Amino acid sequence: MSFSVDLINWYQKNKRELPWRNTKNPYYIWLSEIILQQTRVEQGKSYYLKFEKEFPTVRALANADEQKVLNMWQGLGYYSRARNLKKAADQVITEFNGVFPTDYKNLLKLKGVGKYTAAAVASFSKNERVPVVDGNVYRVISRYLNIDEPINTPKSYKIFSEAALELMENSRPDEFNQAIMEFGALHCTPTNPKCDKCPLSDQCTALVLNRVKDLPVKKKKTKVRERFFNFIITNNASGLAIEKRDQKGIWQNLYQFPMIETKNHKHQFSELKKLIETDDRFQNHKVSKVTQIGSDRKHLLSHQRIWARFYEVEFESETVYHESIVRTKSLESYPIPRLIERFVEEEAPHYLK
DNA sequence: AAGCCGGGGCC
DNA sequence: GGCCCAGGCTT
Repeated sequence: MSFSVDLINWYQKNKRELPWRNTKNPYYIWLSEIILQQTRVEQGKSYYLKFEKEFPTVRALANADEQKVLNMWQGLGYYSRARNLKKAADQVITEFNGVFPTDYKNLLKLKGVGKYTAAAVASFSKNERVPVVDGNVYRVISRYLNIDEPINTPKSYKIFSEAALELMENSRPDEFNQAIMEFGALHCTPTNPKCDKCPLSDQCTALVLNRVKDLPVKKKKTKVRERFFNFIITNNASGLAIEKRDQKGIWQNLYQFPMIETKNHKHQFSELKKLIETDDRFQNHKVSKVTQIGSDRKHLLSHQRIWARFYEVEFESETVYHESIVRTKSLESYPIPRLIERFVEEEAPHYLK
């Protein structure tokens, strides 16, 4: 039999029931695809249900403000997805008269929608004949056809999308695309693929050549940066001091305790005291007391290793701070990175209420 | 083409 | 500790 027929037969028997699988509504499909970018289905599911309920239409999403969207996204990571989600909803209202686009070319105009997501929405909603090429597809095809080309380069996209289109043959694009991704997620997995009971075993080139575990090939990525963050917790009658992270870098538009980054964590309290007193955000107020709360925490990102230290700081004089500092009683309505959330949960849970 | 952008689960 | 996940944007 052919690849597509065997694949789709496998899919009919083994597919999962997922909340976004029984709709042709491009808005819901798009919402699920953004949430699932670089995210496992099990991790994204609850977020999808939450967003679908809070924003049942693209117009409801467009009417929300960014902070609300970020707050709901909190904990899922890659926050540019949430910022672009909101921007794309605005685009649908202003550039597409409130009608969610369903064709590949127009979908690509939406913020946060690249080739993968455009192909997914166009094929799932309207059966447009465009192949999806995600991590699963790279893996399945590189093994099936024994392709040594690294999958994480611009050049490889062309190779794999053309291969996928050929393998699709005359099958239904929505079904084929769903099937190949589900097959990669459940059967042709990165480690321990189920080759012994694979419906494609007699046609899989890598299996015949015993090269399954060598594929797909990936170019090595850069090593991680080490960073040292010192968070200043100052809490008094006027509230808890927090700041919004400015334009560039990680966690954009999320909130945190005022933070001072240092080259390492070798400094003493006296040196940190000086850093705080000469920092514009604290208006030259003199520090009367510094206490470290808890121990150093390690937080890993895809390409940064963050060592975080939290200090409780008291000032001698009345604490009027720089305008960039927000005072609040509770962090509840502010989007915060997981690093901060974890610290608060363990050391000061009352800040979350 | 390379770097940047999270967080969680698995081995 | 390293790898991967229903990727996309910026430089």
